[in-house]
Parts: sequence; structure tokens; C-alpha cells
Amino acid sequence: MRQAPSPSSGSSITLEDVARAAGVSRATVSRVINGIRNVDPAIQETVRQAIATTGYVPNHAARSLVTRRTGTVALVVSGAGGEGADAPFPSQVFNDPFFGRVVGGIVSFLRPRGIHPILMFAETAEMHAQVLTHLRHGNADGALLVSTHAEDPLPRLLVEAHVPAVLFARPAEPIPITYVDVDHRAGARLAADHLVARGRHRVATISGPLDVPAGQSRLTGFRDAMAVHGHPYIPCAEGGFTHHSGETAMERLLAEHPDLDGLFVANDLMAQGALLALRHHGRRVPEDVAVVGFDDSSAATACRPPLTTIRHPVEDMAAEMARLLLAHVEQPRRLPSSVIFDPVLVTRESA
Amino acid sequence: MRQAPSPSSGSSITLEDVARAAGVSRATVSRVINGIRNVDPAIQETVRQAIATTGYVPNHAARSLVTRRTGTVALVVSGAGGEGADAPFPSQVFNDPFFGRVVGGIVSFLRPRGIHPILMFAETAEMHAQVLTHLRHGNADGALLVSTHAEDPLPRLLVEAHVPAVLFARPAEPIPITYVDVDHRAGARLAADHLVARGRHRVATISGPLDVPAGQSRLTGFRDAMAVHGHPYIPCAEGGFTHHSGETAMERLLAEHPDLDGLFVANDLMAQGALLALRHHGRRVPEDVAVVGFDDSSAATACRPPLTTIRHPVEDMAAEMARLLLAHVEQPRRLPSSVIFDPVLVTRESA
DNA sequence: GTGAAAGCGCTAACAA
DNA sequence: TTGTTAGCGCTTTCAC
Repeated sequence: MRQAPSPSSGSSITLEDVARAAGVSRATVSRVINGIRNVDPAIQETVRQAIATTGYVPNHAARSLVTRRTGTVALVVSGAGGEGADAPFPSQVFNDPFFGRVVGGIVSFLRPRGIHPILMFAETAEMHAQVLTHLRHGNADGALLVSTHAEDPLPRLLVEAHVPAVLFARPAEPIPITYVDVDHRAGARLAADHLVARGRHRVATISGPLDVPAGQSRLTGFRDAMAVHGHPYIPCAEGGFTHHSGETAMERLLAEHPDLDGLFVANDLMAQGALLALRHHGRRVPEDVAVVGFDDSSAATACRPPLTTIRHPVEDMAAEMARLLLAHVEQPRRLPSSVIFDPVLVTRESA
Repeated sequence: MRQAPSPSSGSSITLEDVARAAGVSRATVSRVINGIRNVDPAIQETVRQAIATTGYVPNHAARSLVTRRTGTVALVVSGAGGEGADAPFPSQVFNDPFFGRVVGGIVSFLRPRGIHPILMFAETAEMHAQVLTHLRHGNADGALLVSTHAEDPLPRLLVEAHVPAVLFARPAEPIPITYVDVDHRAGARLAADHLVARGRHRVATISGPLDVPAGQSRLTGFRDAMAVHGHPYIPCAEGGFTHHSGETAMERLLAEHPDLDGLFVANDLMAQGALLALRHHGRRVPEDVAVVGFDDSSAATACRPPLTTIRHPVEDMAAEMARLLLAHVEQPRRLPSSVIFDPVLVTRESA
């Protein structure tokens, strides 16, 4: 028995209804909707009218049952699957303003196309499996993956399961997967050039975690560029990309190199922490110590003084990530590719 | 023709396959899966075996086509639909660490239940309509709504469309919708009591936007509590809950009341900005001015000194929001309800 | 260029 | 308690 049309909620207008209103068959309406050529223009018009007057909206489930596509992508934030993973709330990730920018970029590309990402977190190994299952069984056509740890097993798992996926940054181990990234070395070079141009000669750096590519390349890129400028040795304190780790790294650096006059910090959040430590030790910025950050996140302008930093085009990269994923969904055999973005120096007051 | 079982990607194992393997009918397997009682325990076991050995996973689309449920909820971040809404990226929202906590709380409740939220942003009026359409036509069973502006029309639209929805905070205008909130007045009272206990008598406040309930109640709650303590007039500078607005509000306050010795700021992000201005004007915190924030966000510990603040149990509230939404999805006639959480004073160094 | 008809995989009456 | 059957709304051969 046919369900009574509930006027209050979700429409129950079907293709059938439109077909009847237009005096054609379901198949024809379907063709018009899906933009298949071979349909008489006049009929097309009639059908469009009928769609408009009936207020028809395709049923997602029915369509996806037959096409085996969901028209949805997953945005997966994935960790290493290690300990501490059973924290009640995965909110840590969001404390980095960086993540918000990723989401913004993704949404800006997807929304005009009527696609809304589904949000998944995968901290534990168990959750990696769960995410994989979800993906493999068509809860989404593909995945946009942002890893928070170098040992994240998910990229490899996705490749092995043939789930279309795009990473936000180059994976720690090389695997055949599409990713976008920023040219970390070029960014570090920009910072080095700027510090040198500002006449700094006793320069140090606070790096990110050295087991992730971003941490590693920003450090080596910076050291290489400084070497080119004639500075063979650059002291480094390793941080973890968090505010607090930047503060403690700065303390260490200051203890060992109290006379430093220039500093490159591998991200703004750590730079913000470093600024606190510098002030605590009576150093003026930029007079005593010139500081250059990395990311151009909201932390950069929340600092005092505002940070001179390397702009990481996160939003553009995230949008590109979405574009690439959709391409992979369209063309399953498409080969993995990488797109590397150029960073830019943003000069503010800290250097 | 039957599609060849592609061993590489999404399984094509159906109920039929399981039924055959277990030597029962599809219906029975379906019953076992959906936990319907009347099934012989022995058969249940056989079926479970068959499910395990075949590696069966239900097809979401097929199920949702018949149940008219998606098993999905939308997490909607919605603005007023005003100007400036066409910013390329909706990343602003994420700059407030508060939002990350909301997401964390929601996910913590939903994930164990195998539900992943779909993320939607609705800044413009056009997007409000789009979101509504999506929701009405079953892209999600309901919506978790976080409004960023008082004039957000979406809550009302959702109610009118009979889409199950839960708000993060009390709507500006009263409408019959379920929401969770924190007891802003109680929080403000906690702040007032603390400041008075610290011996402060020349107290001022930086409020949130006064057209949103949270901004309004924190202010009036604070003033009322101070009145009880014998302080009839509390100067106030209005801010916009952003870092920058807190800084400028502090400047104004200091210009008019240079002798103030106590301050309540309606959120931590503004308090962080206020701290900057205080330092800039040579005030020591807490010696010269005691500062109490609100939220206990990551900004509270990133500050120097760390902020004494009112803990807003955002994660718990968000989890409750998800619970309520699921209840509304289960019971469509369920009446709107509200759940108000108690805030707690967190004492750190700023007061 | 268009229509008829066969499913996609599942749930839910209804029978047995 | 279990099986049979009729769809859910859509796309897509295959005839016409």
C-alpha cells in the first residue's frame, strides 16, 4: 500500500509523479535529470517544468542503490593508533587553528557542488578498521585524509583497499597515493633569507617533530639555506607543533644560546609559545630576537608582536585536495599525483 | 547481469548470500541483524556464523531506501545570512577553540554508535535554503545546530519543516526547539564571587555581543551578582567574542577606568586579548588587575598568566545534544526540551 | 528519441 | 517462529 503523502516532512514526490505530470516515462525524466543527451529539447523543457511544479527532489538512497555511488566524501582525521588514543574527546586536533583552515578549504570546494563531507576520527587501531569498513562499504565515495602522526597506518590501508583517497601532506613512507603539500624547504628558505636580510647572525630554530616530513623538511630546508648564507651550524630544539612545546623548546634554546638574535619556528602555534618564553626572559622582539613563524595561522596575528611568518596556503591546498579526490572518484584508474604549493613570506612585526 | 564480485573493493555480499550460507531466508537474516526478538537462538547463531564467514556488511543505501532513515545526522554551523557571508572560506568559526570542543563532544557520543556527522556550513540565506532542502530530503535524519549569530533563521526554518534538530544554545527568540545550554548567570555569579573574595572593588567587565543570549546573560548575571555584593555599578565594554575585540574593549575600559582592579571577561579568547592590552598598559595580572575568563578553552592555558576562568562543559553539552537528537529521531512526536549545565570555577593564576 | 521492464539490497506485511 | 512477497525510487539495458 502506498504511504499517504506526509505534507509536513520530506517530500514523497517520485520520478513517477514527475513522469505522469510531464506525460512521459520515468526513464525520460531520469535522462533529463542526469543530463543524458538523447532527449528531445522540447520534451526536456516539459520535464523541467514538471520537476519545478512538482518540487521533485531525487531520492538519494534509491539513486545510490543503483549507481553504487554515495555522492559523499569522508573527511578523516587520523592518528597513529597509539596509546592515549582513548581520550574521551578527540578535540585536541581542533586546537590547532590549522585544522579549521583545512576544513574551510575543503568545504569551499565541495559545497558549490552540493557535497557535504562526513566527518570521521580515527585515533585507535580499532577505529582505523572501523573507518576502513565504513569506507569500503560505500558510506562515502572516497576519503580526504589529514594525518596527525607519522606512523598513521590509514593511508596504506586505504591504498590497499582501493579506496580513492587524497592526503593533506606527503606520507612519511612513500606509498602510491595522491597528496597535496606545501614546499616546506622553500618556506624555510624564505625564513632564512629574511632573517639574514635583517642582519641576524646568531640564529636558532625550533623544529616540529622530526619524524614527520613537515618537521624534518622545515628544519633541513632552513639549515641548508642558512648554510648558503654562510652559517654552517644552526642550533635546534625539537617541538611538537603545540603552543606549550614551543614555549619549552624556547627555554632550552635560551639556556644554551642566551645570545641568539634570530629564530625560525616551524609553526605559529609554537612561535606563540616561544614569544612567551622570550618575554619571560626579558628579550624584546624583534629588537633582541627576530622571530619568524610558519603557517600564517590565526595565532600569528593574536601574538604580540604580530608574527612575521611563512604563509602556508592551507585553504587552497585543501580545496585542491577535494578536487583531486573527486577526480579519482570519477576515474578509478587515475594514477596518484602530487600537487606542491608555494609558500609566501608575510612580514609583520616580529622580524 | 550480475556484476562480477570485485575482490578489491566494496563487497558485493548481500543478505541473499548470507541467507543461502545459513540455509534460511533473507527475512530471517534481516531479523537477526536488526535484533528482532522472535528468532530461534540456534538459528540466530547459525546466521551470525554465516555473517562472519561471508564478511557481510549491510548496504546502507538499500536499507535507507526502505526505512527512510539515513542513520546520519548533520552538524550545521549556521550564520545570520548577512553580508560578508560570501567570504571564500568559512574558517572563521574554527578560530574559536570552542567549536573544536563542540565537535569533539558530538563525535564522542556518535562514534560508538557508528554514526558519523555530515558537516554543513550555512552562512548565506541561499545556503540556509540549501541546507534545509538537503535535510528535508533525507540526507540526514536530523540536525545539530551551532549558530554563530543571533538572527540565525535556521532554527525556525527547521522547526517549521519538522526536521528533528537540537541547538547548542538557547535561541535568541523563543521557538519550540530542543537545546542544551550552560547556566550563564550561574557562571557569571561564580566569577563575581571569586573577584570579590579576592578583595577587588573596582571591577569592570568585557561582555560578549549583547544581542545574543550568552552575551546578555553573562553580563546581567555578573552585574546582578556584584550588586548582591554591594557593587551597584559595573562598567562594561562590549566585545564580539574574538581575540581582537577583547583587546580593544580593554583599551576602552582602561581609558575610562584606569583604576580598575578586577575584570570579568565573557570568554577566554577576549580575555587573552584583554591580557595583551593590560600588559601593554603596564598592569600586572593578577597583582594590579585580577582577570576571570569564561569557557576554559585552550586559550585559557595559552595565556600568561594562565586564566582563572569559568568552565563551560562544552563537550558534555555537545554529547547531550547528540543524545537528544537521536531521541527526537526515534520519537518524532517527542516534545522539545532543554538541558542546562552547571559551570564551574577553575582557579589558575590570573585571579 | 523514448518506453518497458528488470533489478539494486533491503525491510516489513502477511501467510503459513 | 519462519518464509514468501511486495515494494522503497531510481538507473539502465534492451526493444521499439
